Order: sequence, then structure tokens, then C-alpha cells
Amino acid sequence: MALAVTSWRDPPPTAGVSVPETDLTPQTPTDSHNGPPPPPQPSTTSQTVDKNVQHMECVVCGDKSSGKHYGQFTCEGCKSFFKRSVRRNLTYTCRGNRNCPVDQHHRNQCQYCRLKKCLKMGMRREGRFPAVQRGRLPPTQHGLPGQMTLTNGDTLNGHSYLSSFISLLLRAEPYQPTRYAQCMQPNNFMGIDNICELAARLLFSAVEWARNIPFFPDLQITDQVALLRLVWSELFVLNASQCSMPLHVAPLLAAAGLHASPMAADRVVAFMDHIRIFQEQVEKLKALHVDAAEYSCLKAIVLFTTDACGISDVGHIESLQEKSQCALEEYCRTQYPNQPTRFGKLLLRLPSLRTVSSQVIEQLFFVRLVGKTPIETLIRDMLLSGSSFNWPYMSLQ
Amino acid sequence: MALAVTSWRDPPPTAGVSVPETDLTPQTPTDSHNGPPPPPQPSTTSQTVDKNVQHMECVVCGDKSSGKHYGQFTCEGCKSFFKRSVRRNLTYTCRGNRNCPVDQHHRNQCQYCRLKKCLKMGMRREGRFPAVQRGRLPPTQHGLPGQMTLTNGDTLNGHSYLSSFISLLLRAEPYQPTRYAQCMQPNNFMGIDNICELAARLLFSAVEWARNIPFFPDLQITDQVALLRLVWSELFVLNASQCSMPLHVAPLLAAAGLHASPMAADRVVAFMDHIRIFQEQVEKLKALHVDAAEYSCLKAIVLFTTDACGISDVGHIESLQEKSQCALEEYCRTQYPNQPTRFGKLLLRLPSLRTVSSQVIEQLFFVRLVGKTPIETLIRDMLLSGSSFNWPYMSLQ
DNA sequence: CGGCTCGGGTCAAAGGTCGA
DNA sequence: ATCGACCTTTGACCCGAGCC
Repeated sequence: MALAVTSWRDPPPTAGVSVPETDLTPQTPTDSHNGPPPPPQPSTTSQTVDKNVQHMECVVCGDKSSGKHYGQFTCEGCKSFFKRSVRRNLTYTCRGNRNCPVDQHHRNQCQYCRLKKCLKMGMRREGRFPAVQRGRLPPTQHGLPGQMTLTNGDTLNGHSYLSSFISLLLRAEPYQPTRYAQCMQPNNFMGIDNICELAARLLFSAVEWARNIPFFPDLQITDQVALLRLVWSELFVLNASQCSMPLHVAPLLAAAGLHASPMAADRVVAFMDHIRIFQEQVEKLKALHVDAAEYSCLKAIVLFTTDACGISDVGHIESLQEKSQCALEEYCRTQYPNQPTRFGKLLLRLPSLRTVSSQVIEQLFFVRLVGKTPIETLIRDMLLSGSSFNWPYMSLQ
Repeated sequence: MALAVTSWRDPPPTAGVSVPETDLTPQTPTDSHNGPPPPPQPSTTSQTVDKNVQHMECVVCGDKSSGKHYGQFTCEGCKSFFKRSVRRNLTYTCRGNRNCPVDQHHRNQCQYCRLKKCLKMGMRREGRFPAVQRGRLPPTQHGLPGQMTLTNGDTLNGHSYLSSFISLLLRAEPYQPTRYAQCMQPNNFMGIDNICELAARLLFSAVEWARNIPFFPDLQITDQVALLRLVWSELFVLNASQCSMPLHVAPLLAAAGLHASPMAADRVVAFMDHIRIFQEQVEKLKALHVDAAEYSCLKAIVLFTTDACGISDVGHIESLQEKSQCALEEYCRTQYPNQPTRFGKLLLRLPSLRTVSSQVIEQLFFVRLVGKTPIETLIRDMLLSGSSFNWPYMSLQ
């Protein structure tokens, strides 16, 4: 498996251009193609037959529609495509002029244009039942053309600024780290090599993430290095927790010890103590059920610290941290309304994060991989060389 | 259209574990999930009378309730979910630790925990329309045992409760530490001896404060010692900042060095670095203009940490920290309404606090006073002897 | 007759799965 | 890895029995 940085993100690593949601005015299905009047009402029993037949075509690609999805009549394919895109905040790029044809046979040619058309035709993530739940209304009277009443919640559709900040943070996440943990869930043990490889991935993905979130790449490169040098271990713990990294003492001890001569007893004890601290922090994070958006915000808060020395513009970093914590606060308030202390609890995990010694992490997970090369050097190299970075002394398959 | 009930799948393919119905004692709706205060609770004027106005939120997930279903006020979703689960005798499994959050936005994350909470909150299948069918029911309380616990609206008058907690924290401050700083404000320099004496006072006052705040004295003495041993230096920095302790390099270096032979050059450099970190932290706190109530809350949050090892009741300490951060949040929100990020900013000072090395503080301020006696020993003695504590090797005035 | 409550049913549209 | 045919679950809304 290529840790060698092939494609971590879904779309090609070219500069992603997000599809502009705002300036797309939803069109009614009718004016888009050529369909007859919209009301798909199965209103009265009789002549519904032929009415039903139309509008059973996807407003995006013209394929057979399986019903309404995300606000419009679409086929299963466009429904799933839209779901994936929206759920994972995917961004696509168009290799052409952003006017690729989107129909049943060409819909997979260009994701960018497909998503653009989905939005243009009025597909919306919204909550459930965006419209008035018609289809049930009419039994008594269908006096008015039912299609107009459906746009109730559309006006406030736009995300708030903060949640779009979170989207950008999430989008920068390399691919689901969760995946890795699950594969060894059944058997809770994992080989040393696998553990170290996972660790390498986590470290690398932390740096890659930083390189892809908003604002961080705009910092001076010296500041970027300074920040990551200081906080890499905290990001590592957060990532380890998020992906449920297995943290069993035995293999970890082996990983730390095998490279050298047998460890002294007191050194083993000290290591076990540090491993315990690591485990504790991970457990506490898990107990909070931190979700992906929250992890991203926490990482941003951790990253934009002003504790690093030699930062050129402290005020700017401060404002970035403030923005991050503000986004997290809004997110917690809206997504976990029943947990008013959640935001505070999340922030209060951060002081403890620093109790996990970075030297110990280095010794545990990285000595086997990179020998004496200091992590700081690795991080600098990753930042400077970007995705062309190669691990020294080893190749991960 | 038939529902096409073909194969019913239990959520994950793992072996289903049925939710233990028996050992779940119904809880009252209010103490459902999170600790201290039910947040904005639109609890109307009357408290116990409960009327109909309140309880319009689902006791399971907090969503809008559509009335009573299966014995409790629930939303349509939880009603249907419970109905399906019970009707078909479905069993679920939890992928986590069976403590997943169940609220409006996450109720579909884990069926096991949702059903568990339904049962815990007192939903029962027995339903059967006529059961008692109250609603108009005569004031004579129906003798049905077990399900009558639903009424109470608010357990405690949430509003003044938190602020009175802050009052108690403030009242525990031994004496205004501010006073000491002011007297040397005009001349910004302070003698070494005075600095060390001030430091001793700060340490002593931190312990005294802890001994006088709510809940801390009720902890086991071993826990008290463990907590203070871990956090004394953080409390010290907070106190130092609050009283504007002078932190000029020259006298501090002198204080640290005079006791022994001339320091090596590199040791001096290292010390100056630590002093700089100390100064920076104090400056950042000052820049926030933290007020006395906020300092007290921050200290309580710092004190009630679960990072200390060997704590006998971690959950209790956690709840105390939660209460403290909750109080701080309410205070910030009401006292600084135009600084919505203030609460977060205050909490985010805490991780940095740990960057101030306690060894350095010890060396800087206490070596002259107590020689080799470890601070931890001092703290233990202070806690045990209370106000009759005497400083070794010296007397303060 | 009216109102109400609360079980029960319905089904559009969300979600997930997994071979291609 | 993404796609999409096919499946299950969800929950807003409806009905109606049984009560005031």
C-alpha cells in the first residue's frame, strides 16, 4: 500500500475548485428539459396513469427516476452521487470548460459538471422532507399547482461562514483513517510493523492535512515548520484516537525496545507509564464520542497555537485559533443541543493532550522506521517536499 | 404498496445482543444525560405543577414531542422507533461502549443506545390504549407504580445556582493577592526576598483557596494531595498573573542562582528561556483582562483535573470540572455578551499553562526559602496542617 | 355533536450495502 | 476507488378508538 503519497484526497490533487453553490438558482425541472407540467400528484385515481409516467425521469441526467431525492426527481445514480459528494464534502475539477454534457450516458464523464447540474436543478442536502411533504396533501383538494409551495426552507440554505470553514477543514482530511483501524478490529492485536506503519500514516496525514486546510499554507514556511514541530504529537494523539489505533502494551513495548539492546527494567516501567497516559487520553476522547468535524476543529485549534516561539505574526495565528474555536462552538451548540457543556469538555481535553510525551511517541512508533532521524526533521521535509516526500530508510511497501 | 418486508437485518452483521430491559431503572426526564443544569428549559412559571406547556420535548432525544407515547413524552421518531423495536423484538448492537449520545441529531447513530435510552426513560410497550388513559384523569394519582416519575420539571433553580457557585469560589480567596502587587507598582522592581515571599504567599493562598472552595474538602485527602501536587504550578501562574507579580529577569535569575555557585552559561540561557515562557503566559492572561470570577473558575477547572493518577473517583472529579466550566461559560455569556469567544479563549489559556515548568518555578522562587524540600511535600503539609502550617526554614513576617 | 389523547398504519425519502 | 441497483430504516402525517 502506498504510503508514498499517491492520492490521499479523492479528487486529483490539483487545485480543487469548489462548486459555487450560491449563484446557482434552482431551475424548475420543466424549464430545464422539456417536460410537461410538474405536478406529479397522483391526485385523483383516474388519469394519474399517464401523469405518473412523466416526471419519472431524472432532472439531472434524464435517466429513469426512482422518485424524489434531495428535493428533485432523480435516478438512483444521481441520488447516490449527490449523497456521496455532499456527505464527504467532495470537490471536483473540470478538465474542460465547465460545460460538459450531463446525460444518462455522459454523466460519469465529469464529476464537476454533474454536481454542478445537481445543484443547478435544485438538489439540496437539507434535512429530511424539505418540502411540504406533498403527495399526501391532495386527496381532498389539489386546487393549486402544488409545486410552488415546496420551497419553504430554501432561503436560508446557505451554510454559515463558520460551518463552511469546518467543511474546508474536513475536506483536507486525507482519506478516512477510520478505515485502518477497522480492519484489525476483529482481532485486537496488530503486528508491530503494522502499528508503526499506521503511525507513519498518521503523522504524514497530519502534515498533509495542515498543508491543505485554509490559511495554514499562506503562513510563512518557517512559521509552518515551527507550529508543526511544536504540535505534531498532539495532532498524532488526536488522529490516533480518531482512527481507534490499537494501543496494547505488549506490541508497543516491543516496538520501542526491539531496535536496541534489551531495555533496563526501570526504563520498561517508565515506558509503560507513558503508554498508560497515552491510552488514557485516547480513552477519554473516545468516551466523548468526538465526531469528525470536532476532531478537525480541535486539530485546527491545536495547530494554531501561539506557544511556538519565533512566530512572525502572533496576532494572525491568534485570530485563526479564535476562528477555529468559534467554529467548534457553533458546531457543538447546533449539533449537540442537549450537551451544553460539550464545547467546554472538548477544549478541556487539550491541556491533557500535552501530557503525552512527544519523545515517547517518537520512541514508540518511529524509531524502527527512521532510526535516529528526529521527527522534527521529518516534518520539515514533509512540509518542504509536499506529496513527493519519501520516508528515509524505508519504504512502506 | 406492500412494504416488501423481506429480510430484516440486524444492524451490524455481528451477533445481536438484546438490550437488557430489566436492569434499567427509569429515570426522570431531567437527569437524562448531561450533568448539571438543564440548559434553557422553557420551564414555565410554576415548577412542580408541570401542566402541559413543558414536556413538549422528547425525553429520549430532546426533539419536539408530539405527546405521550408508550408512557413518555416523545417525538414521532422515537415513538416509531420504539414501536418497531418492540413489535418485532429487534435487538441491536452498539459499536461503541454503550454510551453513545442520544439526541436529536445523533439518535440514528446507534440503535442500541437509542433503545436503551427509550427504556431507561420509562417507555413501555404495555401501552394498550385504555391503561389508564389519563389526560382528563381525576387528580387521584393512579396507583400504577413505576411510571409516575415523569413529572418534575426542574430539579433546581438552575440560574442562580451557578453564579452562587462562583460566589463560593470567590469567597474562598484568602486575601486579595492584588494588594501585594499594587504596592510595588510604582517602582517596578522588587527585592529578591520580597519576590520569594510573594511567591510563598501565592502558593500558600492557592492551597488555602482549594481548602475552602466547595466540594474539594470533601474529597479524600489522598485525592486532594494528588490533585494539588499535579496542578500547583498552574494555579501559581494564574495567581501570579492575577496579582501582577513582577517578573523581571534580573532579580529572578538572581533568586535562582544566588543560592548556589555561579551558574554555567548554558544553564543561565535555559533559565532565561523558561522565564520568558512564564512571562509570556502571564502577559497573555493580562491581555485578556481576566476578572476575579474568571480567575476563580479557571483555577477550579485546573484543580479538578482527571489527569492526576490514583484518583479514587474519577467521575466525581469530572463532574466538578464540568460544573466549573459550566459556571465560567454562563458567567462569560452573561457578563461579556459582546465577546462570544471569550469563554473559549479563557479555556485555551490552559494548555499553555502547562508549558511553564513546575521545576523552574520551584527553582526560581522556592529554593531560597525551603532549600531542598520538594514543593510536593510542602503542599501535603499545608493540606494536612491547615492554617497552622509553618514554613520550614523561615517565617513569613 | 365537539374536543382530546394516543396506539397504529402509511410511504416518501433518507440511509446503507456491495458486486460490477 | 467510484458507481448505482437494490435494500432497510426513518419519521411526518394520517386515521380512529376511546375518553371527557
